[in-house]
This record gives sequence, C-alpha cells and structure tokens, in this order.
Amino acid sequence: MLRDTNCGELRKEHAARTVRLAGWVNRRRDHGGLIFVDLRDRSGLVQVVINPQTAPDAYRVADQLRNEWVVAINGTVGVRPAGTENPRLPTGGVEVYAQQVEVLNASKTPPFAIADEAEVEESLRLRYRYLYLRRSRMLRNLTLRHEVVQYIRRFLDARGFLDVETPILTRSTPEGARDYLVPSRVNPGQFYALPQSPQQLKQLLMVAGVERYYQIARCFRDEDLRADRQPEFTQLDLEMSFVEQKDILDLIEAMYTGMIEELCPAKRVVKPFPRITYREAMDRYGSDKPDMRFGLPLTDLSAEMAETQFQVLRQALAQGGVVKGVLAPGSADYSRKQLDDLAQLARDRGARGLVTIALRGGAQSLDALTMEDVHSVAARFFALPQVKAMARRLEAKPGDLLLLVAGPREVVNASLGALRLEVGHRMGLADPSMMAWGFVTDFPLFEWNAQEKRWNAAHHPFTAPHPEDMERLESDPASMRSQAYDLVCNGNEIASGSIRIHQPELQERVFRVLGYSREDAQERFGHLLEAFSYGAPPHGGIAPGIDRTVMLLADEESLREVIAFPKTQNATDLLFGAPSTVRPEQLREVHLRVVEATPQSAKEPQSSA
RNA sequence: GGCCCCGUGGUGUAGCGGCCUAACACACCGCCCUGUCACGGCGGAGACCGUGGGUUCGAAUCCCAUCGGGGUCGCCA
Repeated sequence: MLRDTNCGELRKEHAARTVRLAGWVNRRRDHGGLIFVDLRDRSGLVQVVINPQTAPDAYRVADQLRNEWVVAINGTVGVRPAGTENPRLPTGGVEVYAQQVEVLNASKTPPFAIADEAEVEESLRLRYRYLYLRRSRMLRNLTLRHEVVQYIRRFLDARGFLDVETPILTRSTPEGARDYLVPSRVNPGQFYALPQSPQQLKQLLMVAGVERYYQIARCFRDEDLRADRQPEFTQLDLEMSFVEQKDILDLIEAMYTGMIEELCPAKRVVKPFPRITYREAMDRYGSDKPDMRFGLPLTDLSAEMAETQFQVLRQALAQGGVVKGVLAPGSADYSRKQLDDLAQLARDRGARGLVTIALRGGAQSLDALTMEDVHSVAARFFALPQVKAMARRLEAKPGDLLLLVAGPREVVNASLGALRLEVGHRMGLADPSMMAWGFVTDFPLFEWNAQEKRWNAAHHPFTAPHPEDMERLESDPASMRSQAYDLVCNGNEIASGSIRIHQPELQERVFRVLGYSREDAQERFGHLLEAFSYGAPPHGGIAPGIDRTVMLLADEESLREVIAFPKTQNATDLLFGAPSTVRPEQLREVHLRVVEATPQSAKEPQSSA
C-alpha cells in the first residue's frame, strides 16, 4: 500500500503515531516559512504542516505543490498547539508534521474549484464529472447510495428474498413508455428492447416458485427527462408470492423506517405511514403523490356556495361540478401580481379562473370580521355569513387568503393541488428534516384513452381489480378500483406496485375491457399467459426507485446529484459524447441504414478534448 | 411538440442602448510573509460578452434564428 492511514480518521488518540498518507492537495497555505497543506482523501481532510527548519527536503517539495496534486506524505501525528485547533474539522484537533513529501502526480488547474462548494454550471459538472464527484458532497451522496443499497440487501436477505438477475436484452412491449431498441446482428431486421422494468420477468419468477424475489435493477425508458427522471434509472424490483397488499406495504414500511433510522437518524419520520386511498389523496391534496409535510387540505365548499349569487360558481355547481378552496395563511396582503401568478397557476392546470378572498383589516377574530375587511373582486357576490362560513371551514384567520376554484372535480382538485403546493412552498411550511411518507392505495384500474377511445390499464394490464368492485368490471370500468398502490414521500412518488392477476379467466376479462382480442393478448403477452396456465401462485410486488430514495435522503433537488454519471435533459452524456454516430460498417453489420438524419445527428461525433 | 429561465476572463457573478478601452470576487502567475485553515499583503496576466443574422449613427445590452444547459406541461402502462 502507498499509505497506511486515511486522512479523515486522525484524532488526538493517534498523537505521536508515524503515518503515511496519500491524497489530493485540497488547499495550500504558504506562510513564507511554514506551509500548511490540507490533504484530502475519500475519508476527509487533515492538515499537514511542513516546517523548513525540521524538514527541509519536504519543504522544497511542498513549495511546488498546487491544488489537486496527488501526494504521499510521511509524517508524525501531533496534537495541535493550544489555540490553533479547528472545531469545524473532524480532524481539527490534530495535524501531521511532514517528514517527507512525495509528488505522485501533478495536476492541471481544474476547470472549477473542487474545494469550494460553489455552484458550477450543469454542463461543466457533467463534462468533468470525475472532478465534480471529487467534491465531498458528491462522495457523501455516492456513499449514502451505497449504504442504502447495502441496507436493502441485508434487510431482504434476512427475510428470505433471492436476488435474481434478469435480462437486459429483452423484448419490446407494446404498452407503456417508449423502448430503447438494440438491433440484432444475427437476426436481421429484429430488435431487442432494454427493459422498462423487469415486470413480466418477476411475475415469471413467481410462477417458477421463487416466492420472494428482489433485484437492484437498471430500467430504461426513452421518455423526456425531468429533475426526478433519468432515461436509465435504478429500481428495487421486488415480488412476493402468497401475499396480500397489506403484507407488501408492511414490508416496505419496515424497510424504509429501518433504513432511515440507521442511515439518516436526523430525519423525522411519522410511523406508521398513513395509508390513504387514491380518492382521499385527490380530494384532500389534489394529487396522487401528496406532500403531507403540511396541512392546508383542499376543502369542499359546494354546500356553502349552494345559494351563491356568483354566476361562475353557480354555473359550475349546476353542471355537476364542485367549489373547493384552499387556505393561504398570512397572504391577505398579496399584491395584484402575486394573485395573478396564483391564478395563472390554476389556469395552467385547467381551471377557468381563481377566486381570491383576502381577509384583511384589524379584526381580532373571524367573528369580528366585517365586509370592509373582505377584499375580493367578487366581494359583492358574497354575504358576510358566507365568507365566514367558508373561512371557518378552511380554518382561516384574519390576515389569511382564501383561494377558490370551481368546475369539474378533477380540474378543481388538480388546480387547487398545485396552488396548495405553491402556498406551502412560499410560506416555507415544510419542515426540511421531515420525511412525510405514506401509501396511496386503491388506484383506478382503468383510465380512459380519449384519443383512441378505449380503456387503458392505469398501472399495467396485470394489476388485480379491487375484490369489492369485481362485478362492475364490464359494466362500469370507470368506477373500478385496483389493488395498485404507491409509496409517496414529500410529494414524490417513490414506489409503485400492485397485487397481480394470477387466474387466466380474470386476466382475459381485463384484456377484453382493454379491447384486446384473444389474438391481441396472445400476440402481446402470450408467453406470460401461457406461464400463468401452469399454476401461477397469487402474487404481488412493488418497485421503489433507488435514485429518488437517495435523492430525498441526501436532500438533493435533482436525481443527477445521486447518480455517478447522469445524462442531460436531452438524454446525452456530455463526458463520453453519447449518443454518437457510428461507422457505416457497424450499421451494415446490424442491417440498419439511417434514412433520416437531422443536421444535428448528421454531424461528426464531437472529439473529446 | 409547447411554455419559461440561463449562456460575459478558468469559475461564480455585475453590467441590460453611448459613461465598457467590460467591473468585482475566487482561481491562475510572480514577489513577500513561521500558526494558518475561505490565511494575509503587493504586483501581473487573462473575456470583445455561446454562435449566426438583423435593427441602430452606435449593441454584451434590442429583435430573429440557432446551439448548449436547466425547469416545466404533454409524455413517463
């Protein structure tokens, strides 16, 4: 070994020990005589002191050092002189007195500072990913990710789960996200697809009798990116036989609570995780992935507005819609501009408009409120008792702002849900140390595809219907609930899963609703259906996103910060220059010809500097 | 596919029609400095403002296009 001690581990009890360290020069402070070098390795930093009097050879080398040079240092650990300790450094009580400094490798001046945690443009971070990863925050994130995966493996291993690998080269499926395709050289004109998830494979493993399967599985989806979406991402894919929904939710809840207690004890978690239905989530939070770190529930005010003179609301109610409201605490003094922004947010989600009612003035309580205090463009349509009734339902106080939206239930929920998040964000209502986990259950089984005028599977076509709804399967698909569930945290979808259909007869009924003929089903899922005809056990599973889990635990806003080599929003890799054009002979070999190239893709692959 | 934001020395920003012969901080280079830890002091080099076109007497500043990065809607069974 070129070293015998890690920089970050040194403490006072190591005093007088002779050590050999190796790492990067994080910073160098040259006092003309004494030189201080902060030496950095993965474990952390330690201050090295080079004294020209006691170590003249070391001093001559240290005089040349620059940031990010790689050096090895022989020296002695010493307790720092009184008054020179650095309490901000874990190793701040000690320093290393260098006897010998050896340059293992010099470094060019890096394109951005490693030691500073200053923001750097995303494209630079990605172009020089290996340098960005040197930053302590990124090494911390990579470490946390490792610990999460290790925790999961230990947890599931202890409960009898088998880690089984499934193919990366698989078959394109007609439903779901766009596939990444891989041409076959030995089968001209045919393509593999990279898995969007190992969904069908894990069900086959249940038929195979594996009973408890898991895999830390890479998944690929050729869809547009977001801060929380990468084209390749990692799921904990998991499936169990002979279980009910509750068994899976209990298991996942135990895994996540244990993981957080062990890895991130500073995080606050409410146990048990609330389990709410999709209907409740939509009605109360206007989202199927509610942020439950704060309250501000959407509240149905249809009853209060039943007799309203306000045509807009009246009309919405008459057409079978609802009037709902959400509270914006302490926002009664919002400017016209601020209110307009909120209204725009509502309109973006399909609302016709937003009614704002500001409760201003010096009233000490709602009872003391007068119409003088009620500021709203629609104030003349409201009687004071109506305003007070609404305010009471929303638990508003003087100084608060009421936000009302009227229309079809779905639109009202969506727009008020967005407003609720915006208000919570503006008011800083979410405790940053809080992780508000919860399960959302009873998702709809089907959703209407207006374009193709048919039903789609809301989750996937193998999701089991809710047992109580079974007799309505054909007669009223819209009302069908499923045994599908999500794990959510702080407004993010973290996991999704379901109990699966294991009887061929039920599967065929579902396929018929989806509009698949027997031949369609055979063509699309024949291999799975055949497998199910050989004694498939009742089974179900779930697939938590590893990247999103780590992102939340690491307090990061983007998945890119917890993935070693992420892609840009255009799904490109700035470090390798992928995707790229390939040589004509490579294309010929896989029987492909590019017939339509945009100017961009026609360009020569960029040579990496 | 739509909408929005950003693009100025190596990095991060300021400048937003003439005061810009482009400013500041950090980094870089040189000299000085024996207790600093975002060390300090003095001096220096370094950008023609992503790219292309246009408007204007005059453009980093306005307009259009384009490229790159980001956010978001659609999309992600």
